[in-house]
Amino acid sequence: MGRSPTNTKSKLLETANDLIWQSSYGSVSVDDICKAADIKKGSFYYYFESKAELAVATMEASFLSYEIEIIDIFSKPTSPCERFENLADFIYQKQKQAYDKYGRVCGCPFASLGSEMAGNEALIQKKADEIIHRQSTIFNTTLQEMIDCAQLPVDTDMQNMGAQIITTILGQVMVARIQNNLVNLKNDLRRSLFQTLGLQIKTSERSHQDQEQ
Amino acid sequence: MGRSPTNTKSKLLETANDLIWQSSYGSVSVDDICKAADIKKGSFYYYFESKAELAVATMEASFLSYEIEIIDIFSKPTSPCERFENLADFIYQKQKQAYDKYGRVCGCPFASLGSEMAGNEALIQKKADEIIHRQSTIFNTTLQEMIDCAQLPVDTDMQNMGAQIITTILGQVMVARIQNNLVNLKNDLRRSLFQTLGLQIKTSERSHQDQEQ
DNA sequence: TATGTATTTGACTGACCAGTCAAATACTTT
DNA sequence: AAAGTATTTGACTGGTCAGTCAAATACATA
Repeated sequence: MGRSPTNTKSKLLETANDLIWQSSYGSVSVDDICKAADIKKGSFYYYFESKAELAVATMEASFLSYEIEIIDIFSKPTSPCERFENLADFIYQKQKQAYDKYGRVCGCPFASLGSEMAGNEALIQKKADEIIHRQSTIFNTTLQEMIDCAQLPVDTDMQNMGAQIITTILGQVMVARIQNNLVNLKNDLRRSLFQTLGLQIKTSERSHQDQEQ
Repeated sequence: MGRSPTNTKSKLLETANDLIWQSSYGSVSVDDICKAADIKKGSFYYYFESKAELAVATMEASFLSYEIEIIDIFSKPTSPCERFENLADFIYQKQKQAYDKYGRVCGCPFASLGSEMAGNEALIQKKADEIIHRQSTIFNTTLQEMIDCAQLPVDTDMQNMGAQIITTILGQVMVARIQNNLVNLKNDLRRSLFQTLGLQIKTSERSHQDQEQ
């Protein structure tokens, strides 16, 4: 009995993600999202209790697909260093794709939204915090490998190291958004990650001055 | 002829800075600011052409006083390392004060606002970008000293190094805001800065695990 | 005290905001 | 085809938004 499920909800989630990522939570209205998704506002409130709840659901849905890709990188039979290199490249590519699609550097959707609404919407703040934590734990097994093969000191606080890696990435990505420029992200992210991990980098990769967007 | 200047404009700037720093640009209305400053909206638009223009003026005014303190730290006759240590402590203290005053971790007002509005208000994005740049140049003379005394390689790209220092700070401060927690900022900022500078840190200062807000 | 200007006020727009709801519709099952 | 439920719709609310403006007021000068 009843009707089959439709794609209305996921369409709202995707549209909201697109719009909020480009601009911000405060600059995008429920009407904007509905209009862009070609869905009436009554339907919106059939699926979501509030704008804030939609934002949280959007973060979760978006992170779920992002998480899969990160886990994939860190499950490959490559060396720990290569994994972090791949992570840096992956992040740059994601930003590049968004740049090509939206015409501007978009930054990290979770951190931007989390930072914006941390002071007003506890649920959004909590979700952003949770996502940071979930992402940092993905590194654990790889960090353990690095400890095992003496690339990291045995007394390394893995939880803290994971948090530092995330922090390094988020700093670079946020500054790229503010500057609307991907050059530094492209040139410095790998190096910053290695530095955070306390690893030496091949000298051939230390050039600072590539000129390209 | 005419009337003496009043403090209305600066009161609006301070109030706006307070409110936006705590929450966000989008969550604070012109009415909110006027109400908190006990100034009528007509007066607001006597001094500012728009809400966005106020935000830019707020950023400039706020950075001017912040800049003085940073320049002071980097003009003291201390060693380069001590200066960066003092910078880390200063940033933590600022966040602690804001925490005590507003009841939450507030983050970096320039970066939060810049990131929030980068996609919507070009003037705000431009001002945030400018502030990042101005702040990073403050480090130049100190970085040069470090090169001169061989604490940094002679081929160091100072502009890039300055940008990396800012990025490191902004990452940590933003994550502290999202987590609404100053512990990691307190424990890790010094170390992260030293790592960004490529310096070794005294082992006595490497403890990760202080437990205190 | 009179004049001129800088500043302040409050009442006002029209658009937009998040959120509501009863009714209409679509589809699945029997 | 009838019954029942999931979904969609559009019209609605009351409040808030950024921004406007003519009139009132304060003050410095002459």
